[in-house]
Amino acid sequence: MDKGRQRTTIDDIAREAGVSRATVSFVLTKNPHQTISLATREKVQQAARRLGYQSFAPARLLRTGHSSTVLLVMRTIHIAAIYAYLVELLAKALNAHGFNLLWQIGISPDPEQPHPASDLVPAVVVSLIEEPDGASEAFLHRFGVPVVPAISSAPRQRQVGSRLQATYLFDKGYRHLAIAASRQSTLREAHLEAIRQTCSANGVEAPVVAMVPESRSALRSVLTTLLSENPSPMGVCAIDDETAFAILAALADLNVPVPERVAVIGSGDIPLAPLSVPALTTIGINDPASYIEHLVANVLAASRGEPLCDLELLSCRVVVRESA
Amino acid sequence: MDKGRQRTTIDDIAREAGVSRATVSFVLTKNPHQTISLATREKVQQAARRLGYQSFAPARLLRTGHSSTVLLVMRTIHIAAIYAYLVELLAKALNAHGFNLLWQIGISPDPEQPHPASDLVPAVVVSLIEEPDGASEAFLHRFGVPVVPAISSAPRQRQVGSRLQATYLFDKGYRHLAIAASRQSTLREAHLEAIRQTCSANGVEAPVVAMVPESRSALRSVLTTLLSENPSPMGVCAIDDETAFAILAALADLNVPVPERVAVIGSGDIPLAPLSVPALTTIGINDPASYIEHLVANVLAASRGEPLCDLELLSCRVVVRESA
DNA sequence: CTGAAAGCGCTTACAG
DNA sequence: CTGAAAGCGCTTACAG
Repeated sequence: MDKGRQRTTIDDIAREAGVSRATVSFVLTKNPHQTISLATREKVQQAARRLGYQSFAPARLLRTGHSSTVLLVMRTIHIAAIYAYLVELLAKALNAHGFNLLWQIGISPDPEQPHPASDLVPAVVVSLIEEPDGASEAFLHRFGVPVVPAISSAPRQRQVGSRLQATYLFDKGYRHLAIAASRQSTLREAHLEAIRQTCSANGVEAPVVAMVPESRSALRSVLTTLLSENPSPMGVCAIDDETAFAILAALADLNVPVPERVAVIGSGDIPLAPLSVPALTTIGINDPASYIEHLVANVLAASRGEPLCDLELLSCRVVVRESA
Repeated sequence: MDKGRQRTTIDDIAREAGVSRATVSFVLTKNPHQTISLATREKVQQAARRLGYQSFAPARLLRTGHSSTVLLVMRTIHIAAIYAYLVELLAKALNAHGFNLLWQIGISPDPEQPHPASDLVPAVVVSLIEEPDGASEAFLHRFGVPVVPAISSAPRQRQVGSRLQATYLFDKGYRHLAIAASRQSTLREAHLEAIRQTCSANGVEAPVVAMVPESRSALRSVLTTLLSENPSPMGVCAIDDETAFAILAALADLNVPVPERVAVIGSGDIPLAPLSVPALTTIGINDPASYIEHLVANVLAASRGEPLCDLELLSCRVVVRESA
């Protein structure tokens, strides 16, 4: 507020309240060994309020070494769309435990560069990086604080959903599966692998793999070819809901009956999922609350230097709508 | 990395390199009054690297008072979806100027509560709060650092896009407009107002207002009624792309020809916009790069205590696809 | 060209 | 029940 960069310090309060610096600190930190008289406490608190005192974080952190910040790190903001709901839950839950959640988006791959977020000393770093590699690991550990993964080994996690997609389609009677992924999906391999395995485990022919191009018209061509080569009803396992949307849009353009001729199942259950044409059947998280509970438990453990529990694989379920 | 919470300090390096603490600091801060011999510098830098030294932020901040963190504050993560692209640009641009962008999601309305993010001393706070009120202003100012708004007075900004929607539909020949908003949209009033004004300025009857319910089937009923009451071609101005998606989905369910019978125009140009059925015509930002440039200039000014320039209204344009 | 010293604002044993 | 003092790790005038 003050332009004149004049920070209100604990000394100002001490002077104002007519007590020593130490007494002020004792009162304000609500130290449990509270041996300060009520009258003094009130005096101090009033002075603090009057002067609009906020303790200066760097000084406090330097002295105590205790941070109450949890930093959530992800590669790009786009991942947030999927986890948005979970992140809000996480932030609330951590708040209840006295921690505050901050985000960092994008990681600097260059270990020689000054570390971004270097002004921050988090208590714990939570990693929402889907496919950790050496560089990202190094980045995370440069904070010098415990790192908690938010998604259990991502490829394995990915495969839980992929398998669910395939088995759902089998149950619905589809014997010909296609896999749809866009070029950018980092988890493509895990997805392909899981669907392939599920096919072979069910004695079904190997799935065809369709690359989804950026443009809707290009996608129409891809699908036209795919359909002409595969005359029976097909089930498409899209790597994410966005890809599923693209496919549904192109199928609508081509007047292909969904799900009769082609069934499409997505993954993620994004907020828009009920609004595709037809409404998207997709994979959603089964029990967000319990997932967050586990994650928070791990963050708290890490903040105390205790060992982490294995983050369980998120349990998933098929959210049945109309596209499959 | 080290479990044994033993922080490597500047003293360790001094000892390792056989010089004084001050010399180490001079070398490491790359002080421009560099009067240290090359040999000494190398010795120090090697020692620092060998010991994996990272300066301890609280100590540095306490001493210098200079933070290089910019904190972006928003109410909910959902807003991020719209601005995702801009936020990534902002983060990159700030990095180029030596600042690091961190996010805080959700604001604590209670001024008596300990301030969240209180471990952080940002240089500047950037506010992505669409409709600031007293509580949010107070929250932002409790950091005690300059606050830069990221969106120029939101209602006015909102109206730029709304007017564009209406005039585009007029140009296309639609004389009957409807306004579609969901209950949660905080900027509804500004949207309604802008469309109404544009209608009256164009000598067109007042727009009808349609509340978009959560459920797709409920929306079908709303639209059925709306269409039976308005037999001529209608243009629908949706408050955001999500709402536009809902309307397009319901219209598809009802087999209503779009845009012949009903044209729909969204706002936001979200990544999925090209994938609605039919592809969504919507309002997009005209020149993100120049917007970010202005915003960054303001952040830099604020960090130096200089006055801010008025953030210009984002210039918008109609992204023409097929729904209108 | 390098080192000894002060001090940023806070907390917390330790005396009194 | 309260105060004087040390010290967290760093930077930067200031001597030498």
